[in-house]
Amino acid sequence: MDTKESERIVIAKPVASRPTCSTFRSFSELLAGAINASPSNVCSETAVAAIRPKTVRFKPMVNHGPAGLVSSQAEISGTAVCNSSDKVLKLDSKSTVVYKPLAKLASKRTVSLLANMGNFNTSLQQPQPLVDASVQLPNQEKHNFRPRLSTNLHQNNPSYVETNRTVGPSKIASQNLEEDAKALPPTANGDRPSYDGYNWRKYGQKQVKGSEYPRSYYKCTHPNCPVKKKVERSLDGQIAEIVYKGEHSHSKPQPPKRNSSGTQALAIVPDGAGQDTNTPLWASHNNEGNESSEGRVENQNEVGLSAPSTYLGKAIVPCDPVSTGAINAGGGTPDNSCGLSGECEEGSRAIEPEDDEPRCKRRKSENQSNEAGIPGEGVQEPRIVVQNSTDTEITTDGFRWRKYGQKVVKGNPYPRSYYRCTSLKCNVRKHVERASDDPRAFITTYEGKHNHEMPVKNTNPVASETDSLPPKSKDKR
DNA sequence: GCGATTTGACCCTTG
DNA sequence: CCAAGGGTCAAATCG
Repeated sequence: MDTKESERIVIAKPVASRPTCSTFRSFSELLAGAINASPSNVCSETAVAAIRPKTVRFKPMVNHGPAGLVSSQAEISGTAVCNSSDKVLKLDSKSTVVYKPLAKLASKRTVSLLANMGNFNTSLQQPQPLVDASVQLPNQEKHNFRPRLSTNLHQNNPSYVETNRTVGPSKIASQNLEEDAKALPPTANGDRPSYDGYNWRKYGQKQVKGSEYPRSYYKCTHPNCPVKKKVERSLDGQIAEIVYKGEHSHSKPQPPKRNSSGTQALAIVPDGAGQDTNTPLWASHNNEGNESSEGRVENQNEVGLSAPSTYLGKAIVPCDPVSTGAINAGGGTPDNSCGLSGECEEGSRAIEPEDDEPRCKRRKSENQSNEAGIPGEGVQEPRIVVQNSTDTEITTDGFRWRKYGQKVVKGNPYPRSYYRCTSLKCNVRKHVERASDDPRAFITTYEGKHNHEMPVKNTNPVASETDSLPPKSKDKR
């Protein structure tokens, strides 16, 4: 993550200037190549968005043609090209909200497009290059491409979206992404499935002190389900962390299979992407079958993972989408993936800084999420590497940790890794594990407080802070 | 008209 | 006890 952040920063700078339509165009065009968006429209919309007040929601009109495009772009950008999206976001810079609508609008079409895109992606990697050039797009696509589409693809797709997020440096992006995600899928059903397979309803968003990005609060839409989750996005726009509270009193809802065609699946992706968590994609994919198991199994576990109210789980979702994909695919071997869970998280983070692996990292940077979680795919590797490489790792939380144990705990198929702060005086420990339900999500539980300063500044302030946060009582409620 | 999202305000917990 | 911050509520808005 850190590295990403650094990268991000770089990227962000460019952002400062508002992207011109041309940029979008290029981007859009690129996309268009795949899709059909009309760049011009996009631009116009973007501009509009900028002008409008934050809260203002775009009206359909805007959305319509252009919107679709725009959204498509945004998403696309997100998906394929992060850049454009990012730029856009940046442009608005503070009017993050504005974009949201776009995203929504776009969503539908986007979805379709994405679906297509997904195909493209798989088939093509082209988009990437484009994106990459400017920014690091989430190579996910690249990753995604991988041969296996079935699960992976699905995942991938989503991941794209998510990845996109990562790309986007600005808060806006994050928000947009979130919203996008929400927007997209949600409307249809009301509840939006997230990568974790549950349906969530956003009931609040707040700017938390430590981070630039807003924290979103979600409740499980299931009737009596007490589970809530907080989602924070990193600078990139990726989900920096997800904290679950409580346990689901129900099994995961089965993802609505979207009709049919693969496209749909893709479509889903976008949606998911947007969202908080990551993506819903899974649903489609899962449905399809391969992974289905995953979802199902996981369901049982329930997001809440740990203790209900008291328990707080933080899941760092490095790369949601990917991870998700991983999940599915990996379902099998969570461990490896990270070794993980904990490691993954950390690892992912750790990795970032290191960036040793070019490919992986890029992917991470791009996809981040991917790597994090998924064991199965190549993506994972990077993480592992990182982690493995060093005895002590600096995690996103900014502290150095030494792994002193790993164990499989009862309710979770994934091993829990135990870490101890390497600072002499510090007795803080933590254990990290993957959420049983959502392998992509890592749950980090801290014990004690650090009696020393953070040895290393996280590249990603946001993430670090949140992560670093000891298990506080945020949970309060 | 319904449902979801946004967002400001309020309440509660923590330091 | 106070202040700060986080979490939740609920009205407004929009699709």
